[in-house]
Amino acid sequence: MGWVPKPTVSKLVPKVPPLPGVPGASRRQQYSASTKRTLVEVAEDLFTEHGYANASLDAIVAGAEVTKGALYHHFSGKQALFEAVFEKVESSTAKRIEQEMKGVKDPWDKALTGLRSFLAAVQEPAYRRIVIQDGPAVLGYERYREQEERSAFAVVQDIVRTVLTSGGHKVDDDMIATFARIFFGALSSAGESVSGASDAVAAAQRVETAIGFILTGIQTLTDQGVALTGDVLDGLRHDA
Amino acid sequence: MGWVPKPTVSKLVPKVPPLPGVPGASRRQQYSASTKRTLVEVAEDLFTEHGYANASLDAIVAGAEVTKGALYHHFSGKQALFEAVFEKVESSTAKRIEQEMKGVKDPWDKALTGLRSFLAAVQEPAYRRIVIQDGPAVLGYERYREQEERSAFAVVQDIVRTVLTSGGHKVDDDMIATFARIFFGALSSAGESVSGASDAVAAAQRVETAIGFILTGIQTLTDQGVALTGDVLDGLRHDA
DNA sequence: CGGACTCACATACCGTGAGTACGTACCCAA
DNA sequence: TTGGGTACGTACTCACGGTATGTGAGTCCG
Repeated sequence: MGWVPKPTVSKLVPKVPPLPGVPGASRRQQYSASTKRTLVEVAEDLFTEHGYANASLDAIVAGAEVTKGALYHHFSGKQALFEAVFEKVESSTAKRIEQEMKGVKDPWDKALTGLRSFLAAVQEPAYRRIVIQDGPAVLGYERYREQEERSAFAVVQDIVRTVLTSGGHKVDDDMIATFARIFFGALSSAGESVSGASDAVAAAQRVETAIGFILTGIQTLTDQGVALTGDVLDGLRHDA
Repeated sequence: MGWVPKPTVSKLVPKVPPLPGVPGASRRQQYSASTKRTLVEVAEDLFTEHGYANASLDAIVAGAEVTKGALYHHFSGKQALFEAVFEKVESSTAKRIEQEMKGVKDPWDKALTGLRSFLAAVQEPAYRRIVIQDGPAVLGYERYREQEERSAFAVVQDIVRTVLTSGGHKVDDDMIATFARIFFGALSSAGESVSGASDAVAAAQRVETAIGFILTGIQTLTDQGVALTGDVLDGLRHDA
């Protein structure tokens, strides 16, 4: 219908100067990057609080004080926005875990340190909700996996590699990847069990004990020179 | 507004007699139960194929040859329908796993049998998509957990208990639950890694080896009389 | 056996929210 | 100065979950 365009108030001038941005970028580019960051930050909050499905784009753009036009200028859709949030949360978490493991040298000790960091991270609402809970369902397991592959999972895989080869064994990469995936799943579940518990501290203690028990078992085997082959299954039978 | 009711064709008479249902129920109750079953079955297919979010109620009721009125008569909403599907898939899976573990006596051997059954189950599209992928996001972790608690997870917990106490140790229930949760997460991830692999058989082999390795380590420790306490962590340091 | 009542749906409608088409203001380069 | 492109804003569509209400067959009771 005949629609008379109303003069739009200039929203291009943010209330706050957009953080000392990249110096090589023009003013417009800095403003643009600023609104994009804001969008992602607001989305992170709302996705965390209400979950992906119950966080509406209207609420997000309102929180960022822009409109859907801006959102769809920067992202192809809701899922793409989620992906950006996902990547931010995951990479920052992985970076922090790596940081905390920096100084530790002994591989087993390093594993324990990493475990504690991961347990702490997995209790944060953002990581819990966005990465663990909604991540697989929203991105699909395929994309979810390739995102993980180069962040939190990479850390776990690295630890697993050093631990498994610490006995001087040769372990092929597929096997390490499998082991890492198993451990990653175990850690995620462990994190859930901790954050869902009434007494988080005691729960975390139990998790550390359990994982420690498993690690000790592995360590004992590698010390004994037991190799990671199909043969290990034979040793399990008829001796209980 | 003034609306003239059109005569509705009787949909109460299904094309097929509703399977020799419960004899003690009236004809009406049997028909009703039949459409409810149909609804759940169709929903299971569509949820599996397109995922929860992309499976519309319109498509489901069309597939079941009813209308939304029928759906909302039997279920309070889409989520409740999903919950029914979830419960069906999960309980039937758990039942089958238990069945396959029936004959085995040796606890370690039993664990391996259960592992193989679980790996098979977790590769089925319905279980994968509905229980593993969409389950946590749709139901929320709380409900998801209490649903699991009395089916697939219960099986894992039972195995874990017999394995951990096979050395004659006393292990308190919280610890067993923690261990079981860790293992359940490990197995879920393992299943994903199998079903996502290009060579599923080889991947399953690797998973069995890895889990077997872990189990062997645990077995070795329990044989040595190592208890599940926080002390195990001390043994990990400075001996690599 | 027949009328009242209830159950198991069908129909039409609404609100919400993701996505889109299009217009416009502002910045920057030439 | 001006043309063009970028960075949005505005108004809209459409799909989908959910609801209000109607209706006729089944059931029960006298």
